Amino acid sequence: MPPERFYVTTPIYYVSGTPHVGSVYTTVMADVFARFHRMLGIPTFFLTGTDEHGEKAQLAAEARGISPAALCDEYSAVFRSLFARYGVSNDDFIRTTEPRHERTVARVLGRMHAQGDLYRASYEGFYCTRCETFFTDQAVRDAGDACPEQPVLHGKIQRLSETNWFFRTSKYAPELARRIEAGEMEIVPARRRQEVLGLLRDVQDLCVSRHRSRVSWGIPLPFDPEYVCYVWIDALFNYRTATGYLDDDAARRADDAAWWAHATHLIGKDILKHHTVLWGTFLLAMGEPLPRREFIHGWLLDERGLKVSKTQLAGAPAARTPGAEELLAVVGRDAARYALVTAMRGAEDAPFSWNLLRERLDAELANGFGNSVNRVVRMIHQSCGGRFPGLDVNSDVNADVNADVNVRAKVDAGARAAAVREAALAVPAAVRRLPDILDVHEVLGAVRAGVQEISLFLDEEKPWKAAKDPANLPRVGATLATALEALRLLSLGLHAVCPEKMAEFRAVLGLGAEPCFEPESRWGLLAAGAPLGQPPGLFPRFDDAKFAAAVPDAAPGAG
RNA sequence: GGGCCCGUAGCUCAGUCGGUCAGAGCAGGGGACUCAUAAUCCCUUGGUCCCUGGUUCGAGUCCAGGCGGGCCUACCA
Repeated sequence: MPPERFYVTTPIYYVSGTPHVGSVYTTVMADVFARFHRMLGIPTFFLTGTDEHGEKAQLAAEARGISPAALCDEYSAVFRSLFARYGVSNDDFIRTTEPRHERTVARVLGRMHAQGDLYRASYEGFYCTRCETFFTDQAVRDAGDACPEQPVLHGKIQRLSETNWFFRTSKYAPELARRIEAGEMEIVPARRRQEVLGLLRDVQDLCVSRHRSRVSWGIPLPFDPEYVCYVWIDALFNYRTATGYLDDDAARRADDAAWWAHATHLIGKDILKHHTVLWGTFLLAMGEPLPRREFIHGWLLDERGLKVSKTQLAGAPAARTPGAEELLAVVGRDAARYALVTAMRGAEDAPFSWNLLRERLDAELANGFGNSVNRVVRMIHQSCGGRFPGLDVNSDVNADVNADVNVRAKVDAGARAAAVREAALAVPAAVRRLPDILDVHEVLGAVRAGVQEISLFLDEEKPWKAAKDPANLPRVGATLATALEALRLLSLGLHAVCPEKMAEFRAVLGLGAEPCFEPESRWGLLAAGAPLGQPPGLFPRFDDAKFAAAVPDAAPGAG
């Protein structure tokens, strides 16, 4: 039973610097999940956005002599533009500086305060402005020491004593642990669950404010305007603001509750604690259910994370991490999306280099699916007048198998055709399982296996050879029809990852850009006699010239 | 310092309850084919499953310790 709704979120990204390719990874993964669900006809809401408050944005704005709001407008637009060019189909883009969100957070803070979940306390410690965090006396000895996290970038830390507002994390942690153990919130992959339970055994109350003399770019505490809200309550409740939590309009509130019951958060492993311990206790304090599911992925590793490879391929480009913009410029939108989605398996850290993605894109997209489409469509133009030959002919061929002398060969061919059909149907089957297990690799693995099966089939049937004798044309047509119909089914598995290219392919078949999963997931959709478009060059092989132009400091394929 | 995770062929990774588990893809080598994007198909070379002990009839698989890498975290539970 597919869920009746799907609400998927990415973290909101902090407005500083150029977007990291890891942020694009998370966002593209969320987009792929969203597109699969939409294809299955499941109502889907996909949210991403930017996190805009805090000292860093404030200081960056001061340094440039502009207002924090202007700075946020600028950076937020950078993210929005990049995501758009990656084909990200988010339904909403939230900014924490929007009035709708500031209102939600103020209401949350007000209620927490009224319930006694927030209290004042003072503490003293070493503080790094750039990290916006306090460090222990053990990590740092004197004011004036360098920041232990980023000694060069962040420079010196300072001694600070502050009175602040704290949230009673410890009050709700045991209940949160019970609920996670009961499975109210699913943590994927499952091994992360015990990590979360471990974190919950040792929690501290959380500082949720900063004095406005130091940080003014934030949401004021409604009950103590001398302070602004510090990061996590502000950031995490974005997931509820967008759907209408605590809205004045009852219909909006009902809508929010309906979406929230099916929420899936995508996050990187670095913010696991914030999205489980903090977010979970905030929600419990508000009397709200936990998110349905959290999907935690690892990192894309740069060359520092890679073991130095002893066996660099001769002349191949150096293994440096592609940036978000370079990747798009070199391989194009859909291939870039495919490279990201296939980079990380099992949500485990994975190296991400030009060499690796080049090998994968050439093997799986160019030589695999792309080449298969090209050869089949071309042969239909050459041998069948550019019209879909029809699958019924195929069954005739299989039926008269026993009448022929060359029985074994034809039986084998029939079995091969059946194998092609089965392999093709495995793709929509994997797509149907995706909402349950969020396993894109199962789907893409089925696509690769399908391509392989088609290659074997064509190699066995040799339609290019058979077509030389007109008497063989029915069989040639049946072979090509089987292959093309299989490719159509495989494209359903690729659609969420490479939507533009699959739309091009579908146009060749005379189908609309967006697939309708029912009935398209069934075998035998294409009608005999339907005219086909010209073969599309779906996925060209890795382009050295483009690479050299976009990434001048790494020499590709020289030699 | 503490918690957790990872360490399997040159590269990226599968290995479910301990019993063909020593595998796949890519890369490398040889052959075939020629419809196709120097493509595809067949065959093939590679491994101390990080190390050391232990449990067991039997361990990538479980246990202990160590080494290496990672994430989080802490004014020593």
